[in-house]
Amino acid sequence: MKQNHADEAAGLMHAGGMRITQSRTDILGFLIDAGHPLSHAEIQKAIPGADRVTLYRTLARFAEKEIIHQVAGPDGAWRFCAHPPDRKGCPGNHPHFLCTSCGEMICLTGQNLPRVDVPGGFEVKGKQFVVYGRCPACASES
Amino acid sequence: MKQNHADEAAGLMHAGGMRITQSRTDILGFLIDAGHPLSHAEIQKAIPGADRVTLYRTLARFAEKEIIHQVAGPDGAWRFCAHPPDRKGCPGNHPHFLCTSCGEMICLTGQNLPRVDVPGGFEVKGKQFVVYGRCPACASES
DNA sequence: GTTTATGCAAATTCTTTGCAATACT
DNA sequence: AGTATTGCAAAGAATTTGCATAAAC
Repeated sequence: MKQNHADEAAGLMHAGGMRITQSRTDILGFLIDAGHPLSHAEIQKAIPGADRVTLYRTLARFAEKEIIHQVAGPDGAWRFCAHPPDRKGCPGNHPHFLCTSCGEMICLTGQNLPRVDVPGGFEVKGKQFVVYGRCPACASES
Repeated sequence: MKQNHADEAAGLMHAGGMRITQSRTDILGFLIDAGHPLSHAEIQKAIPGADRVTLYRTLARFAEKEIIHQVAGPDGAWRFCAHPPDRKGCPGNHPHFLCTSCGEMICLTGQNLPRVDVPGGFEVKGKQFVVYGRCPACASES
């Protein structure tokens, strides 16, 4: 991972009032590096050293501190997305695309989520919009 | 369940080229009856006679035949929604609301999903828009 | 009568919990 | 030094598979 990403990771963890450890730096740095939402399995595969349990706990803790956000894909699997200051509100403010073939998810930045009208009495806390299909790489394969 | 829903269920199964059995009629009839997406757990609780495994297989088969559709909520759990002819394209054509307190999901019919611009080369097959928060019943409780 | 679906048992996989050892501040 | 985090083991859920029995066509 790039050094600035490790630094950025450390800064975010510090701001969240959590200890800066090796695994956390690895995981968060990797997520920032990737720049798009990744599943638990993808992260685990990419960071062989990380213990499965630690990864569960670390991701939950990051999410709790709102250092990362999670998006549930139409495939039922969570994706975790680092949330650096310059992309504030990542999952809540733009749609995502999930490739049902390779499983990769990308952020469709540059467009906002539309307003949704809910019946009276409903309290809206957030929204997720996931578009799915095939990414260019997978579409050109078949 | 209402008789007409059992009949409608039978018709859908027949059209899908699958055998009309008791459990299938119970499950599909119940989903049509409910009129909104339900999780595996909710269906199981509502139909005590149904075997867990049969339910998994039945839902998968219905989904395969596109008799029902599934929506993944921001809570990571699938909801299954019957898809009667008069509500064609159910999950793909309107947003859903998930109450993060009681877990109930409802269809926000009457509004369409917006177009999403995807970069060139992406093939869009469908989309899911889930809004979450609290339903009126849960919001008034706290 | 032939084929498909069910229901039980058991195997997998996914996720969470407990706790002693370790690392951070 | 004191406290939060890790890593392992093991518990608990969720999901899938195999196969003999039963039900549909």
